[in-house]
Amino acid sequence: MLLQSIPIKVNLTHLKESCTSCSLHELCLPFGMRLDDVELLDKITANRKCRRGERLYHSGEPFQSLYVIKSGFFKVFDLDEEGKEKIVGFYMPGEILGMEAINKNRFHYNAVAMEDAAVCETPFGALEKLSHTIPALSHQFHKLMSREIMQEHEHILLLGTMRAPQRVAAFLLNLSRRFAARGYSPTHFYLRMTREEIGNYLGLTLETISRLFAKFHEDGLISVHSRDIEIRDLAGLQKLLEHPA
Amino acid sequence: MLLQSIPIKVNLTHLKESCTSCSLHELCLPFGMRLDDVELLDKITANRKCRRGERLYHSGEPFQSLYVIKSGFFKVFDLDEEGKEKIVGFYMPGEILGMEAINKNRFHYNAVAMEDAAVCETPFGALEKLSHTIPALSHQFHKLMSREIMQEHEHILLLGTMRAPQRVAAFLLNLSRRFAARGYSPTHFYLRMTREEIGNYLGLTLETISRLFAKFHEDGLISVHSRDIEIRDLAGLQKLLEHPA
DNA sequence: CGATCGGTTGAAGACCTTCAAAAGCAGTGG
DNA sequence: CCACTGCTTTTGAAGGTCTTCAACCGATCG
Repeated sequence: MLLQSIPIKVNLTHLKESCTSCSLHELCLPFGMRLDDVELLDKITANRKCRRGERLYHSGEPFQSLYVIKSGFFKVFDLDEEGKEKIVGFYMPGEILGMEAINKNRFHYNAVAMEDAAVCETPFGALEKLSHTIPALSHQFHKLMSREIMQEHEHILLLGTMRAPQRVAAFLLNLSRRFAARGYSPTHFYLRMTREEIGNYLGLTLETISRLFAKFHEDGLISVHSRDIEIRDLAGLQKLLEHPA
Repeated sequence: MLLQSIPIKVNLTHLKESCTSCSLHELCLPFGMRLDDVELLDKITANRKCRRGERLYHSGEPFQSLYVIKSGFFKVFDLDEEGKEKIVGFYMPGEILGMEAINKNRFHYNAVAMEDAAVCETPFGALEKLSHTIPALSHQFHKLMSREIMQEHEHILLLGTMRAPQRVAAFLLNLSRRFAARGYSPTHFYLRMTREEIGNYLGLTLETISRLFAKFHEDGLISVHSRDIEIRDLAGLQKLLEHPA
């Protein structure tokens, strides 16, 4: 019953807009740039759509462009010898895909859209060239790469030091914070990923995720109906992180 | 007995050398730059020494400079509310410290020298300015940030998907590869960190590390004498990663 | 309408942690 | 030089957390 109440805000009418009018402006590359410079950035970016399940790039593929997500969710994963997925991250609008590929000029992971999505494709060579003449662009790009490093450090800490309930709580709080930063409700959202994918990402099994969602529900921390999540006690979830109950 | 046979190569005579003659050239920022440009980079970097146990930077401290390690090992860690260390990484010569601080202009972690060390201190503002006129510098810097992101993705996969024996094997192989890239023996090295620090980093306890070192020793994969490690069967260790025995 | 996929729930057991004791080693000061 | 102290490491035994295995349910889809 709750599914209908949470529109998945893929605003396709905005897809042809320029960076200058993009709602993700503040999170993205143009942040801090002069308007005429933003137009230069606009010129080198192309729009691309991705259907649910479609691959944006493959592991091993030569690296040409970075992708900034305009709408939709992506998962980034590795495939082991046996073809099993190992998820390294979930990405949402305003976040950049492909930064780990700069080093070897080749993608090392796979990025797949978890729902119909739109991205800005920005050729990396052109971006670097442009950034030499626009200090604000260069600086913002460095900040975004730095943010990625920070976020991964946090996930390393999660995996390295937290027990299962803390991991799940941290995961929900992380989603909450990122939704909030994008103007969505921090307490009521729809999960784009399966229990298995969450478990994979958190170093747990799908059964553990299911059990902990049920327990959090019982404890009044959240309300779960399949993939619809409502956080009922944000402070309680946060407390869980500090005091490994 | 083996300790003496492994000189810890902290070549202090090189400390005052310029980037142009630095042995880490290939791993570091100047890679791919013209000689006269390297001299410009040289001008903005300062040398700094760190005694064993000394803090290079604190969490919360304003971010001014990146640090490139010339000699010595560093650990980077967070402190939780109770003051317990949570290690996010070990860094060795040629690697850059502080990149996660660019985003918020403030350090988020602590970096401590695990043995007497020397670093190049490079003011980030000056580095950005310089990189606008030296495309090779800009590009190499992007590659190094990208490498950091890649390495963290790998560690996330390690923590998220591997059992204890695989984690320890992967840790040893990772050190081996990084030592090799710096001209040291890939099969015989001295651990700068305690069992507790290794466990902390790998999401395990010090006892588990100790037990697995003993088991690997019994199985003929390695030879351990306190912190002196000799890898006796590199292929065997690698096989362990693929087939979670 | 059977098949498939995602999710829930229970029971058994593996893996790793926790607790504990003791030995090794390094540095310090008498 | 040796004893003392503190830190690191080893090793054993017990216990907990999470996984594995398995059965079942509901929704979706050709």
